[in-house]
Amino acid sequence: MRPAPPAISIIDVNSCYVSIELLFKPWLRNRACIVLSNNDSACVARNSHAKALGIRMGQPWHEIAHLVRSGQVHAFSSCYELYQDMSNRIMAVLATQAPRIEVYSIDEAWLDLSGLPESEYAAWGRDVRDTVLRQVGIPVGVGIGPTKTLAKLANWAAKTWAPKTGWVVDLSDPCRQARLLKLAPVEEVWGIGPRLTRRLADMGVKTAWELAKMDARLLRRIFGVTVERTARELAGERCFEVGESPGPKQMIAATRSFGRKITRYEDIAAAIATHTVRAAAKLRAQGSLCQCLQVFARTSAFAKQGQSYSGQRIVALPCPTDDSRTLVSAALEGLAHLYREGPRYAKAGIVLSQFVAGDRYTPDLFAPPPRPKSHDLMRAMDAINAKMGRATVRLAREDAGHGWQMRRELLSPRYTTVWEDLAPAG
DNA sequence: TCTGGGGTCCTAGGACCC
DNA sequence: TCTGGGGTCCTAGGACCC
Repeated sequence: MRPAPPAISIIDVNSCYVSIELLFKPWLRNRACIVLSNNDSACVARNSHAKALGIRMGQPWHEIAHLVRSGQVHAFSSCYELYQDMSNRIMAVLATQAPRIEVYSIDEAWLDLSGLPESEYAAWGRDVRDTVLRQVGIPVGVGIGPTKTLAKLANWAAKTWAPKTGWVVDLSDPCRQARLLKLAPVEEVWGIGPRLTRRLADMGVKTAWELAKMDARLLRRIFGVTVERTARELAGERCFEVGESPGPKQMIAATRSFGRKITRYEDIAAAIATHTVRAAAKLRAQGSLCQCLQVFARTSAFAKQGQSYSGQRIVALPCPTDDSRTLVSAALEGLAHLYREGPRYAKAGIVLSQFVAGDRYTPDLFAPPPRPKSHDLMRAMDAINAKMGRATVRLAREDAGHGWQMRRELLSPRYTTVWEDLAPAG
């Protein structure tokens, strides 16, 4: 028997955040529901009923508020703690369904179908969907194809033509590939965003099929290697493999819009201190030390001409560190340089970069000595905060200002991660 | 009035070197 | 008048992703 050609599956959670919220509120399942971004400022997830009402991804709250007030739509503030916990459960189930899994985002994973006969792909997909639904209670969609890009397109088709597809599409067959590629607008292709869509349209390329048929060398010359690979993948040639778990991050950011516009230095400084502490904890969690910190504060991207300001500062750390106190000092030093009196600041944050592995770093003879007991103190802080909740132990700087905290007025209980919020048995 | 946050990869162009 | 060329490294910015 001929070995089956290799196949890849992409599995994603349908309307991820809304599906999770509704798992704990089943009585709302047939109503229009949405989840809002930080500060309750825009819609980031919608179920099919909300889509049917015409609510768009990213639509600002002030355009939707009247639908919520009149009871036509139910809205929830986002609660990433809950979503991440549910995601972990789903990924754990998926990991049992294939020899190799690459977790791609909070709501998506690639699975390597090596070893499975081609004739069983579709049945496998339906079985995975049933298993996740039964064990976690969350609906997923399944796309299968010979390359990542084709699997993604299959997943798009599964959603677009549901419920007819049963949320599963297998695109292994070349005839089905051709049919779908001709139907699919080029902007639905993974890796083709709004800019490329416009530039491709200028060249007369409107469908995935037309992109797949373009000369690869020409694409490389005009658009670069990424678009060339995308086109090759659409034509069935593998350019991206299913990876193992990704390595440590190369940058860690912590940024937030403020709950309202603020102008006082102390308030921005408190926000920056809090963000830096959050990033530092992430840095330690992956065992890295960082050598560069970038801090920024700016007015709204929609501020009028003449009233907008964006300041940023890069601070080099004299020796690699993961100490929250050192990083907060560096961040505030940078903030002092970029702060101007007057602007109504809307957002601020920090980005850590230039990492070295903590266990492989040996301080050189001339480096300033690290803070005494830094390692033990930071670990103790992380341990307490992991057990008692984030920011149980914190730096005084974090409390020195106010008015910048997020708005989350429609927050659901954190059913699975906080004892007090535990869902009642029923 | 009100418009998210956190990532990755690629490329062009400048600095610098021989 | 005419003013090297090629390599490497780094960074800022652009584009994409979810």
